[in-house]
Amino acid sequence: MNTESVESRLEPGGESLLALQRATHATLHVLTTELAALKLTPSEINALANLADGRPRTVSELGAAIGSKPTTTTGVLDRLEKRGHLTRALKPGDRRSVRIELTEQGRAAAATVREAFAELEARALAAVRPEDVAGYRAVLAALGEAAR
Amino acid sequence: MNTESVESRLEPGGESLLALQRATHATLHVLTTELAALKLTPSEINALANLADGRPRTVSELGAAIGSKPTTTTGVLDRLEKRGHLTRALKPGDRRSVRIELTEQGRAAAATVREAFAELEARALAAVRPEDVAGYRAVLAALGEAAR
DNA sequence: TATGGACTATACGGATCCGTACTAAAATTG
DNA sequence: CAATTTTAGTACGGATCCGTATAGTCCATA
Repeated sequence: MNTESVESRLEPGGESLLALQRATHATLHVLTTELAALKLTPSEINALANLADGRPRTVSELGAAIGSKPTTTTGVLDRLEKRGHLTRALKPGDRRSVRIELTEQGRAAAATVREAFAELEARALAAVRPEDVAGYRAVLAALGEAAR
Repeated sequence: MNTESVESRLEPGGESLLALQRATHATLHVLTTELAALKLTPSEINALANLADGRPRTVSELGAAIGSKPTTTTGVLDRLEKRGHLTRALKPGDRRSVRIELTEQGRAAAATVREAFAELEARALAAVRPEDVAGYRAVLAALGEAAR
């Protein structure tokens, strides 16, 4: 309640979120063109980046990580599986779940993706102070917390 | 060259970008469901949020702001125009450009969107320190700078 | 061990996104 | 001022995204 006090004349409101959207689109676009040789869509890049650590995951886990609905995640996995980047298998303990694991080829692609991520990130973070990065992480965590 | 030195055991690399993606999806999803009554897609919400200040813009300007390609932006504007949220007119000085302006109804919808943005933002930022927010903005600016 | 409820993933279809190709208008060049 | 180049926006088609509906599996309860 009391909206007016929130929107002071200094702060139009929502600017932080608008900046968030812009930065996401800009970085994802750059990575897509930078990784054009791999012929991956932004979602696929995102999926590989998350799987890069080699730990197997279920569809739900990956979907939550890349911020896609289960139906979307299935489609992304379909394409990555068809290209030989990963395998799907029933999870031993729970036959409802599917265990997603990178193939050798998938690990190579994921490593390339991960390197591009790290490179862009390093290039950007070199220009700011460590305490700014800490603040950045704190705000992202708070946004994630507030969005539920 | 020399991949090993980049991926130190402490920092997997790219974590900041992965967190960025997650936060963007999470917040946009929450706003979409919160504004379900307006029947708007994420892109349309983003467009209205950017136009909310009432300042007319061209298609390119808006596209850059919401991080969409020109062809995508045209489609978004088609839908918003059809619903009476905005008008398209030739720009006086440059007849290649199109001047986009919110209608009365569009301004009302944009105000609602903007309020939802501000509310979510305020809820999240209340949990962090002001200097964290400053760092957040600094990092986003640096990411935008590095992505070009 | 049945039965009902919750959870995991997918098939399907409609809406959205964007690359290619195009038209029109402005800016530049000679 | 004509020819060329650059820029703004759009039409079209294919790929992607995701809501609804569905099949299979686990779990709790009696």
